[in-house]
Amino acid sequence: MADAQAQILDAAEALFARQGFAATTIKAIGHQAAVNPALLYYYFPDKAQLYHAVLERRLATAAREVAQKLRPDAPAPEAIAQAIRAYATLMRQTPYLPRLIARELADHEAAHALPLIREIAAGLFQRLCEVIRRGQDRGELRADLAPQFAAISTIAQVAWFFVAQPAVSRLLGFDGAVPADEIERYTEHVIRYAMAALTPDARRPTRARKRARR
Amino acid sequence: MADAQAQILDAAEALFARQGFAATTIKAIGHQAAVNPALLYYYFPDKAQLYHAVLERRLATAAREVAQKLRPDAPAPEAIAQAIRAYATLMRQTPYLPRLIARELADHEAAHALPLIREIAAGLFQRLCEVIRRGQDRGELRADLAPQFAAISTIAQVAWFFVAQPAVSRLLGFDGAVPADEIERYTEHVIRYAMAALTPDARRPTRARKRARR
DNA sequence: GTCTATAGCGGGATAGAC
DNA sequence: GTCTATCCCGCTATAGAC
Repeated sequence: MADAQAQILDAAEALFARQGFAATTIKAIGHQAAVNPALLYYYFPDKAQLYHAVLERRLATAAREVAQKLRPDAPAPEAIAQAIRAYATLMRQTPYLPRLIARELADHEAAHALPLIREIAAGLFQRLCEVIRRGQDRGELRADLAPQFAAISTIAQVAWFFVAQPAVSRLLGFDGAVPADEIERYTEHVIRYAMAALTPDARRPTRARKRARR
Repeated sequence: MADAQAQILDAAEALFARQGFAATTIKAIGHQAAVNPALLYYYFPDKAQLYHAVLERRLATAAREVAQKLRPDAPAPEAIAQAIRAYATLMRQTPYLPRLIARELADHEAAHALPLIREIAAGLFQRLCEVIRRGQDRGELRADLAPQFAAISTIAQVAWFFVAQPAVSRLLGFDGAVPADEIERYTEHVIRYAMAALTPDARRPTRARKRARR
């Protein structure tokens, strides 16, 4: 058995992700962690800070992994494809992360969300926008899409899939969670879909293509 | 002043959407509705059924509006563009709907979600898949994308934008909500992005194109 | 239909034994 | 470090006056 603190964090993570902060009781966390509920107060000052600890444990490492793939100097299509893969892998390996993030966004009106989350979201987003903008300048990507919107469209496909996972799973005809190989297939689909949307089409000369021809 | 029942439903909708079911108290709803909290129990049997009433009031009409646009016999690109517009308009006019739906998906593990939600989600999704499948058969859409995945990618772009609205708004540089004209611009962007992803590319002959040439 | 008062329960958090 | 016992508060829901 791992040490109690880790047990508690794991249990809390699962419950906060599935039910939200308010609906999750200290007693339920203790039960799920197979630990005496009063013990939570030995490791954490109160429920709110336990929640923050849960988020921080995941986020710090997670953000770095995705950001690494977004190199503005690399060819944009490759960089974006790699980032999508990294993001999907992360979400698959950390199954509760998407819902934790989604709750943070929905519950706290963003203004009161953890500063850590705000920073990470803004950092990754700016970075992706930058990659897209450079790709457009080089003619690798269509120039008639607003970079911010293109970034949102691309992120949304992965983010929504994982956030709505329970429902998506049913819609795809599975009973419990979506099987790992299906997630991988979806990830590769997103890359194809996003690439088709983002790269210039021979039939539709874009400003970037004209620029590239000079 | 509208009748008390409507006041209560409006207040409950706003609070459930922003904070979730568990974090919303009867007293807060009464306060927000400018109504005595005990009065809620005159109109609704308990908190859970008030919540259901909130959802049902919105969902019944909402689903029909979007489904109407998804005519499998119409040209797929037009049908999809219309559906995206209808969906976005609906979400814009019913600002709390996206978060209510997202919470329903995240909280209830889909299996225990309101049957009404399950039906609507499944119905709309099947319908969109059907439109895509027919479009592929007619050569209007790329045939190398799985229809279910293509449907998820397309829906996700709009759904995520609205669910993550508070955060998205900040990322786009706005302070409060995203202004209406920016939402409209994003909607048109999604249509362009989705169309580029879904329609065949001259450089990349697809099975559907070959089929269409016969 | 609307309000006051309150019952009754379950939650977060603490004291203190071991 | 872990457990028992318990306090106190705020919540849902009801009884009953008006």
